[in-house]
Amino acid sequence: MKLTSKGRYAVMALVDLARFDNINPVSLRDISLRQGISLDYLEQIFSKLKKNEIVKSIRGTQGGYVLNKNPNDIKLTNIFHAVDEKVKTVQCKKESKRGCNGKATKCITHNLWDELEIHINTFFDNKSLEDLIKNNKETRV
Amino acid sequence: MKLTSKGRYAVMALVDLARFDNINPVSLRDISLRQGISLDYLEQIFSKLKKNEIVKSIRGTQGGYVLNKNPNDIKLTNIFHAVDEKVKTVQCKKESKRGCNGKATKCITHNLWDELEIHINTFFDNKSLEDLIKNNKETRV
DNA sequence: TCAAAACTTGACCATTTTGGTCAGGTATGT
DNA sequence: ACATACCTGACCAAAATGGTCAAGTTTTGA
Repeated sequence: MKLTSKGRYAVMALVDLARFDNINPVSLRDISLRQGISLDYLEQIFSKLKKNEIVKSIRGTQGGYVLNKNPNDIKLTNIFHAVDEKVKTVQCKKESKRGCNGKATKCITHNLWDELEIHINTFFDNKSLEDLIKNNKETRV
Repeated sequence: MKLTSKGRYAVMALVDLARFDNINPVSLRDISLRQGISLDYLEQIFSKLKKNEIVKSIRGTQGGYVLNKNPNDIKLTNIFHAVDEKVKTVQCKKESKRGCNGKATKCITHNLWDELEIHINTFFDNKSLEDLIKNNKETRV
C-alpha cells in the first residue's frame, strides 16, 4: 500500500506553485529546480492538472502555470483524481453488492475494504491546498 | 495507492480460518476452495504468517493451521506486517528529519505524508480479527 | 507398513505498473 | 526572429505483482 510518486509530485508542485502564484505565472522549470523533479515528468503531470481545471497555462516568455481555483477549493482528492492516483482496496465491483469473485455471496471481508477506502478518502477530502500552504509557512520559521 | 492481493488474501484466509478454528485444524486446501485463492499462493502467505507467530501448523493427515493467538490480539497491523504489506507514503527516511531529496531542508509536504501514514495505520491498529468475525456473523444472517 | 493428506521450501516467470526519458513540436512576448 | 515555455506522444528499463511449478518432509489412518 503505497503512494505513487506521481501523486506525491503533483502535490509538491502545487504547493510550490501556490506560494509564488499571486505575483507571476510560475514556470515548470523553476518548480523542477526547486523541488528536484524532472522537467519532462512535470509536464506530464501538469498536462493532467490542466485537463482537470486545477491550473491554467500561460504560454510564451514569462509564461508558466497559475492556479485555476482558490487554494481552499483544491482538495487532495481533486489532485489525486487528476493524476490517476486512486485508492483501491478491492477488485470486486462496488455496485455488485453480491457475487464478488464469481461467487454467490459477498466476499467475507468486503465491508472491511469498503470501510478502509472511506477512511482514507475522508482524509483526502478534508485536506486542501490552503491547509498545506499554511502549515508550510508555520514550519518554515 | 492500492492494497496488494497478498494482504487482502491474508486477511480473508484468517477470517475463514478463525471461523472453523475451534473445532479442528483447517487445511489450506479447504480455505483455497472456499475463498477461491490458489493453494500454492496460500502456502506462501501462511509460511509468513507462521514465522510471525500468528498461526501454528499441524502436519500430517487431518492437519492444517490453527490460530496462535486470541482473535482479539491479532490486529490488521500484525497481519499486514507479516506479509510485507506496508504503508509507504514517502521515500525520504523518517529519521533524517532534514534533507529529504538530497536537499538541505525537509521537503515541503513531508508533514503531510507523515500524517497520512499515521491516519491509515491507526485504522489498521484498531481493527482486530475478532471485529471481523463478529461483523461477518452479523452480516451472514 | 504404506499411501495419502498436508505442510515446507525455493526457484521461476509472465504481466503490469512505475517512473521516468527523448524527440519533436507550437505559441508568444521582446 | 529568437528565446522561453508550454504541449504531445512515443518509448523504455526496472521493479513489483501475482502467481505457478517442482520437489521435498512429516504424520496419521487404514
